[in-house]
Amino acid sequence: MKCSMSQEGTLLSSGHPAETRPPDVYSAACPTRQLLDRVADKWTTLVLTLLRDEPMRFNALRRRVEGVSQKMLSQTVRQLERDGLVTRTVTPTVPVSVSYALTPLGGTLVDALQAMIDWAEDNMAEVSKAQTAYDERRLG
Amino acid sequence: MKCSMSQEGTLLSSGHPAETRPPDVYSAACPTRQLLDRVADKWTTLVLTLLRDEPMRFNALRRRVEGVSQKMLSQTVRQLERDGLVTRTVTPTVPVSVSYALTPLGGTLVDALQAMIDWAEDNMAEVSKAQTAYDERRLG
DNA sequence: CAGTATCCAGAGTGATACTG
DNA sequence: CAGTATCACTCTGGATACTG
Repeated sequence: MKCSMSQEGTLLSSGHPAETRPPDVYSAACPTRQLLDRVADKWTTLVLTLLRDEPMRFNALRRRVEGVSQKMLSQTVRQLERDGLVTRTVTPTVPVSVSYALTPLGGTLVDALQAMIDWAEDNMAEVSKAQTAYDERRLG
Repeated sequence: MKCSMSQEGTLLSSGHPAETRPPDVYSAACPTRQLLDRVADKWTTLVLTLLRDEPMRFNALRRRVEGVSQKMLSQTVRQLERDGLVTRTVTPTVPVSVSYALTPLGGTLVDALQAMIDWAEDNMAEVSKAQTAYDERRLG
């Protein structure tokens, strides 16, 4: 995929006026990059992978995603709904209940994200070892 | 590595009981979650995928990753080196030159990240459509 | 060239209180 | 239950200047 824009120039430092480069993911204004920023969000990843298994209600998500605030979860699910990645279903029970579920589009994204999580689970130990080695080299 | 998937009973919002129970990815204190946070970082993703193709020098990366500041790039590559994902090679030329390259461990991570980028490139259009539809539903 | 140090504006986030 | 609104605060991250 190719983005066809040139850079905005507004956010660049003074010394380098806009240069013409093949525009791709690494360009700031590319929509793909914007999407990547969103997708790489911490809560987004966790919420989406939770919903892979089953639809969940708001407070169920909140309990499961430890450390998320009401505000951030609310923000996250609204964003996901806007992006067409999850559906929001309101059931008019006595206290209203709201359920969130993956859309097919969201499902395809979860697969990519899961690869990332799997990597983290598989390689955490090795990374920790590298960190320790690095720190000892610096301090010792 | 897999953190235990036990459901946490006590969810104190303010505390950081890092050493009590082994939680899963969705728990705040799990090392896997910490790693995921790092990996999901914006610049990390871009730098790592750039290095997949070839080793690059500092300013080459800087030019390529549009919008990154010197400070953030410096921070990012140092972190990546500490995590054992990239190597930092100093060549004592006249002005010193520093080259960064992926380690084998870093290479395995890039594959997972690339899946995420591919998804973004493939589905950007559909997401944009969903966003527009959502916004029109709200305003119209 | 490849950084480090400093300053500081503002986005992101949590706590709290309130609503349907 | 499922949010929204408001405020206070942290902490990222950009701009700038300096160093080896």
